[in-house]
Amino acid sequence: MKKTILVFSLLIIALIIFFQLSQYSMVSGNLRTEIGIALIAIVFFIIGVYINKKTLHKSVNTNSEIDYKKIEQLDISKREYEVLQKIAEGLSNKEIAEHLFLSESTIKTHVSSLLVKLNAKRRTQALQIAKEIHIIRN
Amino acid sequence: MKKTILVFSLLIIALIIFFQLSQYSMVSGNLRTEIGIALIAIVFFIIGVYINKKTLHKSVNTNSEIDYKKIEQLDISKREYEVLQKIAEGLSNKEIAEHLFLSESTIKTHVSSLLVKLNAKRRTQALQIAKEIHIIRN
DNA sequence: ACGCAATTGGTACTTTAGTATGAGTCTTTA
DNA sequence: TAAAGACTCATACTAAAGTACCAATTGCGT
Repeated sequence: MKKTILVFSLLIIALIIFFQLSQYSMVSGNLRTEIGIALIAIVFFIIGVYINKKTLHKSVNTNSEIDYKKIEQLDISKREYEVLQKIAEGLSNKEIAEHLFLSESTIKTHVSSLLVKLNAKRRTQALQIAKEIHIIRN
Repeated sequence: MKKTILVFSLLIIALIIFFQLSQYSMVSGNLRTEIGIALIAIVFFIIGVYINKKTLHKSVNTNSEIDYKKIEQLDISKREYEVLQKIAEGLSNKEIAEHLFLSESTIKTHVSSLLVKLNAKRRTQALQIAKEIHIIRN
């Protein structure tokens, strides 16, 4: 993407130079004006690309970005959320316990309360719901 | 690629128009020059936005599309894939059995072979792997 | 027609997951 | 400082999930 923009810019500049050269004979002294106009065009082009990247990133991320408000609303604590993320990675309770330096029973406690808060019956359903409400990344 | 060429052509046309405008406006006064510059700025801005939207769209779709070749490569059968999808919906084996009008033991058989083929130890891990290799939608 | 892979299903068993309950520690806040 | 909420952990269960084998049926291609 960056390469595309760069190449475009370079080509535009080349074109401008070409026009510049051809116009030397036709119109006498507007070189600076036209370079200015060209610069404006390039700048606005880049601005357009940049703005769109930002806004699209937002809308794209709306699907993959995390709705922290929802997490609060559901009263999910930090630890519970960490466990949820580990579940999403496909880890077992025992493995999660090892990752977080906790006992397996603690993980079970967290998982159980997660299931209640997410209104799920199983961890897989919890994942599906969590994705649906944008609490975890896809 | 075709889009790139199209956009490129548009850019060149826009450039030509803009030079044309600048040449005319040199003769006939400052007001039109400024309008011309503004138009050029807007046109290039729009082109920038357009290009970025197209390219980003592509990359987004790449992430959410299913790699059917991979499914074949992994030797995953139709039924197994159906079961995988149901797992992704967060259903239990019993629920999957009801959805597909099969017995729970059949589902277990399918799940087991899925786990082997996906090299997973648990259904949650199978989901994570399946997403990673673009076998199921996010 | 024969063989092969896919599909289905069962039994028996082990391993995870999940529930219920109780309890101790720690931090924050009224 | 006392109450509240978050975090931790344990025990004792029940319920799913997953494994290992075996076996019957079906469809498809040679």
